[in-house]
Amino acid sequence: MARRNDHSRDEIREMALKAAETIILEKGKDGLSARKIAQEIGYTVGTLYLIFKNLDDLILHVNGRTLERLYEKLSSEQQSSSDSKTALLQLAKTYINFAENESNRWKVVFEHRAQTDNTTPEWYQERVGKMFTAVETHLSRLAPHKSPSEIKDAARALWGGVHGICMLALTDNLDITGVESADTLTQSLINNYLAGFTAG
Amino acid sequence: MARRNDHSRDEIREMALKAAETIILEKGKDGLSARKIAQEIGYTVGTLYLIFKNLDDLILHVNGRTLERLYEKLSSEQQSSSDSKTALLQLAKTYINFAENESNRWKVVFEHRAQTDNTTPEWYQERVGKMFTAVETHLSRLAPHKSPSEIKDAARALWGGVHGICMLALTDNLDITGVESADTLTQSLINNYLAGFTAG
DNA sequence: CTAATTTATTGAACATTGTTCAATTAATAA
DNA sequence: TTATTAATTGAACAATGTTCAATAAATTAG
Repeated sequence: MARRNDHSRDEIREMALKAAETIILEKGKDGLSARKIAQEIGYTVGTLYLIFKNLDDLILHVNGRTLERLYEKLSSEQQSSSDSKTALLQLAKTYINFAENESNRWKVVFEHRAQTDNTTPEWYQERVGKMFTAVETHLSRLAPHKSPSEIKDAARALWGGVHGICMLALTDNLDITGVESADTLTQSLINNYLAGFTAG
Repeated sequence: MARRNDHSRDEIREMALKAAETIILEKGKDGLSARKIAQEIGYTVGTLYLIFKNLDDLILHVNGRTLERLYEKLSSEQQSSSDSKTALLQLAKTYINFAENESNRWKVVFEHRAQTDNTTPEWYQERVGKMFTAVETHLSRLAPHKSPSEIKDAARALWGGVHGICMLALTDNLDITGVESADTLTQSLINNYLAGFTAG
């Protein structure tokens, strides 16, 4: 039983998020419960509700951290290497690799329903937006003549596509065997898309 | 209170699935519960468990019907019209239109976790596979020189892409305003992809 | 037509869930 | 040492999925 002032609010917060991340990774969203998190960190349910509005709020923060972690991976890719096309292909591999390694965590990002007030907080939307920045960078290098809004749209079309293949593969909805198929298919998607995009 | 033999097993089954579909459409997956379905059809929870293994099983059948309904829509598209490229663009519009109209039902198809034994039944996998047939038909017309396995992969790459954009739009993860953006983005994805695919 | 048998349907019971908040207990101030 | 403050608890509530002995309606036998 934790004693008063054993941990600061922020420490408890961090412990709770870490515990939740572990549970989700191992058992998926259905394995998660407020009481399990509490038990894991040596506090009781009540304490969690002093720090998070509710369990949805807690999960939203877990998801925010998942996005952040993927962003780190994507943006730390060495830009130096060769051409932008290769870089984009590599970004997709990193993306898929991340989604596979942390598949339960990644799925929760999309399983989690919107808040009751139906608005995602601004800090979360920002992290979503950041997911496309690396893609935009390379696309604008490949097609310097395109306008910023064309680049923005293209990044969302292409990366939405990569995401779709990845998710279908994770959820076993591709009607195809093997997980490496996601890699092959995204490479094909990117190659063909770029052919049209850079020509147009 | 329903009396014995008021309805056959199949009738109760159909009533339960219809009720579940309505609840999901209106309130989403979280609004669904065994007791609500039972109350809606005038039976009690116990009866549902005589017909379905459990609630997951029931939802799996709802999802199967959702896939079937989309398949009907996609395959009834008049093939006669113009070229295959136009047909593919139209297929995407139908797909997105369906996903938006029945967004809660469509989301459940992907929110729903795999069974505990982790295997999706064969009848379900079949319906998943059918989602790609119309796409394959048009792709093979556009690129007659490609092998069947190339066509199969291309259909999954392209349609996975369409799906990704669609889902990101539905779940508000595109960092872009307006739902019509899904339409614009998929059209761009298809046009550019085909440019590369038919050339390569 | 009644009694015995079968079986469709019930609903109470159980464990578990999210969430709240008066009660408690430890730290701090007086 | 006592009084005050506030961090933490955990019992309580409503709702969930699931089970299965009990019930009651239909069917069959006598």
